[in-house]
Amino acid sequence: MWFILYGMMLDKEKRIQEFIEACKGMGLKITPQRVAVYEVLLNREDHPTVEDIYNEIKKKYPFVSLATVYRTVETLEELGFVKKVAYWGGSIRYDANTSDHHHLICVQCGAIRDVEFRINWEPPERMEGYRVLNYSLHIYGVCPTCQAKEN
Amino acid sequence: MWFILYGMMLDKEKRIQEFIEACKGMGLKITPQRVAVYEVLLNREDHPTVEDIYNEIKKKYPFVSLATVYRTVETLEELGFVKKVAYWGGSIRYDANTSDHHHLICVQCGAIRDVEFRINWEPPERMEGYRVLNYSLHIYGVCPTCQAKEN
DNA sequence: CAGTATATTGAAAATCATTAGCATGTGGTT
DNA sequence: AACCACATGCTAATGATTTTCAATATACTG
Repeated sequence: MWFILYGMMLDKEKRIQEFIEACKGMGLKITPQRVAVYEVLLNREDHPTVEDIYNEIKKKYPFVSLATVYRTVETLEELGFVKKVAYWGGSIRYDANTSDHHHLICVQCGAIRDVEFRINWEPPERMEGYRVLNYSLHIYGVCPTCQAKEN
Repeated sequence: MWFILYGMMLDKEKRIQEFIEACKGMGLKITPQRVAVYEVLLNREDHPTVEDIYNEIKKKYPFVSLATVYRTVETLEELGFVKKVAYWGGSIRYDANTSDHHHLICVQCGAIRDVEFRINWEPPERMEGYRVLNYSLHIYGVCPTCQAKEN
């Protein structure tokens, strides 16, 4: 197992380096706040809200403010390091997994998980006049935790 | 063309009747507000927010209040006459098209259109412990209007 | 390595979307 | 027509996000 964990660690380090490079490229300053936000997102498998990120960051870096987390997450999205995940209601959720994947969404509690599988469909370049960029399959259902509560 | 328009009109009338029946069945009262909200949703091809619905209703029925539109839209969703549409940020959007279809979403302005086509994929009953209910393909791109602004 | 310009931050206030509380009004039933 | 429970309108409350602005820290320059 050690090589997997080691590989993941390297991968995260690499991504943080890429983020730092991207900031430099855009003339953005490298601040501990920016790095901390991206670090938290890279270490989470779920899809935290800004509030979630803020709460986790405060443990390690109590100096970071909520407004900064909002701003940083926005920056990360513009640079393509995280994606917003669609969900009706509640807060926006963020995902540092920018590879192609789909989402499993709990209609009760809003929990969102990534699922990796391929569908046999490729988006056309254009559709109804839209210039197509990407797509994602949203699968709605009831998560195990909420199923357990159903009684 | 007359027969298509006439058919659509009948269809909308029929849906309103179905809604009225459904309300009776659930012991809900038939109020002009409830009917007005569903009427607006049936007449729109786009995916209005609650605010949008409210503004349109006020023209014809100035007595309706915003809180009631929120409540009614919730009722319509519970009875299965409209669906919420996922979108990151801004307001929740509603869709009176409850048939299987997918969504084309503009990443610039948030405009959402229905697109009807089939993908060669059927959801499994269960997935990662979730009890699967339904799914929808979200295709992100830039709408014609926003493309026109790009210069 | 200090000095400086400027982007970034924290804190609080402002804004926007949505929900809740409560007094009043109305649909549907007798 | 009268009654009663549910629905509505208004307003205040809540929650999420954005903005403002003074204070601060980064990265550049000499």
